[in-house]
Formats: sequence, C-alpha cells, structure tokens
Amino acid sequence: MALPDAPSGRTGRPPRTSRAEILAAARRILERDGWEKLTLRRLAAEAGVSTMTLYHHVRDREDLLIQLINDLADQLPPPDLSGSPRDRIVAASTAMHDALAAWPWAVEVLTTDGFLSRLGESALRIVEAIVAGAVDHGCTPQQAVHVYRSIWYYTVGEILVRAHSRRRRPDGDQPGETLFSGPDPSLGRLDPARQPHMVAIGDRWGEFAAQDTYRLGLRAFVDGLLARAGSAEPGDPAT
Amino acid sequence: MALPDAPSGRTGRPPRTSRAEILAAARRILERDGWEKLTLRRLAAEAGVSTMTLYHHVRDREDLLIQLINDLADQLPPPDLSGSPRDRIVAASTAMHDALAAWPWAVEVLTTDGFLSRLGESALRIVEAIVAGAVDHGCTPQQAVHVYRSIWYYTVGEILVRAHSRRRRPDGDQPGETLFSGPDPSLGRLDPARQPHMVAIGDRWGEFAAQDTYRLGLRAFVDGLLARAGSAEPGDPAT
DNA sequence: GCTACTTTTCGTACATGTACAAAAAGTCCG
DNA sequence: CGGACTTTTTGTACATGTACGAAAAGTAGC
Repeated sequence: MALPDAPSGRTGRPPRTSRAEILAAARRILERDGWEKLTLRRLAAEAGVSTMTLYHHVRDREDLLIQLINDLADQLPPPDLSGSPRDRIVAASTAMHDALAAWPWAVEVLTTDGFLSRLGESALRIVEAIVAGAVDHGCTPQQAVHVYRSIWYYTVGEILVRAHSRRRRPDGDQPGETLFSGPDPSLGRLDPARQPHMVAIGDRWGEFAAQDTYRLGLRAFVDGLLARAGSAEPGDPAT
Repeated sequence: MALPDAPSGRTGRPPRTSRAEILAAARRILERDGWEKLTLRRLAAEAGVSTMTLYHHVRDREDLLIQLINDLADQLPPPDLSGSPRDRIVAASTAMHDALAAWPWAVEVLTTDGFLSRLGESALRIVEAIVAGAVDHGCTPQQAVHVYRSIWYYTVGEILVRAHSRRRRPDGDQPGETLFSGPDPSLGRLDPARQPHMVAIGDRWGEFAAQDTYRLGLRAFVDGLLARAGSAEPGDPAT
C-alpha cells in the first residue's frame, strides 16, 4: 500500500491513472453535478477506473476532499496584508470563511486539528497571516496560537451550521427565517413564564443572515482576544 | 406515516413498542457498548424490534439523537443564575459546552439552526440564560440573539473539532500534541521563509489542551460581544 | 363472528464507504 | 527470452441509513 505519484522505486507496474487525473475528474463532477453527487463510485466511473483503484491515490474520502481543498486554495487571491494587525486578522479570517462557505463539500473535513497539518501552501498563507497579525499586535506566541485556534473554532462552527442547515432547507440563507419554526412544537415551544427573554425577542430571531452574524461576531471576537495581548498568559486561571 | 405516542385517533393496531422503550434501549447501548455501536440495526435488536419499526418512533437517526439529547439534558443541573450578567453568560455557555463534550454522539446533530427549535425545556434553560444575560447587560434584543448565535457557533466548532479529532486519536486531548505532526510532510511543511511566525511558534502549537482554549476564548468572545451592548445595532456596517 | 378500515410492523432493496485478497500488468536480472 | 518480484487494479463482501410497499394485527360497526 502506498500513495505515490512520487515514484519510490522504479519497478513494478506503472500506474495508468495519476492523482491529478482523479482530482480533475472530481472537479468535473463538482461543477457538472453538484457536490452531493461526488461519491467514490461515481468518481471512479468518471475517471474510467474501478472504485478501489481510487484508494491507491487517496487514503480515503476525507483525503480526497483535503486534496481538493488544497487544489482550490491555490486559486484564491493571497490575503490582504495591508492595514493594522487587527485588520489583517479580520481580513484573513474572512477570506478563509468565505472560501469554505463556497465549498459546502469541504465542511465534512474541517473538524479536526489534524487537518491543519495537511494544508498546502496557499491555505497556510491564511493561517500565517492570522498568527502574524496576533504577534504583531503584541501577543505572545502562545496567545497567537490561541487566537488562531479560537477563530478557527468559530469559523468552522458557523460554516458547518450554515452548510448543514442549507442541506435541509435548500433555499439558502433566508434572512427572515425563524429559529423556532421547527416541525415539532410539542418539544420545544416557548413559554413566557419560563423563557421570558426568548419570548420577548419573538420573531426577531432570524433577523439577520448568517453572513452578518459571522462578520460582526468575528470582529467582537478578535477585539476580545487582542485586548489580552501581552498580558497574562493564556492558561492563567485568572478569568 | 406518523410519529405518535400521543394517540391521534383510537382505531388501528396498538403499538407494541413505545418511544420511551426505544430511547431506553439506546441509552443501554450507549452505556454498555459505547456510542460507536449505536446503529439503527443494533438498536432495533436491542429493542427487540425490526429495523424499520424504529422509523415509526423517530423520523430518522438524527431525530433519535435529538431526543436522546433532550432526555439527558433533563438530568443536568440548571444553570447558575447568580453573578453578573457576564458571568451568567459564561457559566451557561460553559455548562452547554461541557454537556455536549460529554456526549460525543451528539455532535453529529448540532450543526443546524433547526436544532434549536427542537430543544426541550431543560436545554432551553441554557439558551434563555444566555439571552437573558445579554439583555440584562444592556444588549438590544437583536444583539442578544447575536450573542447567543455567536457563542453557539464557537461552541459547536470547538466541540466538533474535539470529537472528530478524538475519533482518529482515541487517546483524548493530549496537551503536548502538535498540530503539525501530520503524516503527510510533503503537503504542509512549514517553511521559515514563507511562514516565519508559525515557525517561530515552533512546538508550542499544542501547548494547551482544548479545555483551556475554550475557556479562554469564550471569555474573550463574551467580552468583545458585550462591549458593543446597546450601541450600534448589529447589522450596522460600521467597523 | 364477520367485514371494513386503520395503524403498526417488517422484508427487501439500494447507495454508500471501505476492508481484504486475488488477479493483472508491468520491470529487472539472468 | 524466462522467471521472480513489485506494484497496480479490481471483484467481492460487509455494515450502514433509509425508501418502498406488502403483510400483520388490532378496532369499530354490524
């Protein structure tokens, strides 16, 4: 078993299909049929190959998606490095968010720390921009890592909720959608006696679209994180 | 098709199995065999029922997990409502986070806005506490929703990354784990010329465990969110 | 008890990701 | 050219969630 393309020895049967051809076939499916259709069997058919042959070029489905992400990241414009450190963090995070939001198939694969270690150079530019911004603002290295990780969690959470919600209501981000319009009133209905504040909010729950939530939340988050720059180390028990 | 338990008419074959029995069987599997073993086929066997019979009591697997979450949430202690509004938000969010972190099987199901509409009363107490804290601090209703949603995204992201990462390295949260110790050096290796700040951080990437990251990030986030209380509406393009 | 009708239960089938081991198709040395 | 060896390719099999429709098992009216 191996995942070559960089030939180890030079003996044995030469591969008939390259990793690049498989990725190209995957992109073809993404564009033509949509990401729901990107299954291993269909990909194998598109590449003119047996299903199990795919496993010689990718470790598993997740590996395939990661390679696709790196592929597409190469076509992103590099992050904007002008502006204050704080603005650079915001810009890089937003770029990361927007790219992922455009690749709904990518969300299956984002939720692991190990994913970071497999990013290609283009994607790493964004991580570097965030970390550099934090350091330039005065964060310690530990704090810079903390800034990156926190933003990463927030971004992944927003992306996943958005993509997953869209899967069930494919009409996208309806600004007016209500969080409490679910189909099972018996379980989670609001009671003015028990949830007075939620009731008071009433139908304003869905008042802004997901983008606004992310934009505003990100700025609040970055400000809160940077306010601690240089002071107590993260890990400090003091609040 | 229906999901009764509250009898609609009174004619027809009476059910042999109740929703409660199925949930009980599911909890038995969770405790005895671990959550990886909670499949519909196994659950059906445990409940002494055919697989497809399950679909008369739950809409699908996701519905099953949501009902389990609400079940377990009933046994959580209510959130701590003493302290300042800010402290209440932090306490409620932490309680939510810790509960979800203890239920790795729950993470599959958290990533949709619609999930909120299906929460039972116990789980809603936490949401209400967060919203109430924000309002009491001086947030507008819209801002309070924004506070809740942002914290929700951050929490879900952290939980998902943690659970997913643990699935591949079942040894849990190793404090010393390095983000850049992945198995594919050819893709994502750090280059001092291109990622100087990341390189400078070196092996400090994994210096704190996930809990600390969440704790600290949450406080920074809440502070950043509350700093905007009452001022410009969210949605304001400024900043 | 018999006949409609309703509701619950279940058997079968399909798509999916992937493990395993056998088969196929090359290269290299003599 | 012949055999040994290596690498690639593939066929088969299994567990999973779930759609579909038929079978089973009760109730209500007569």
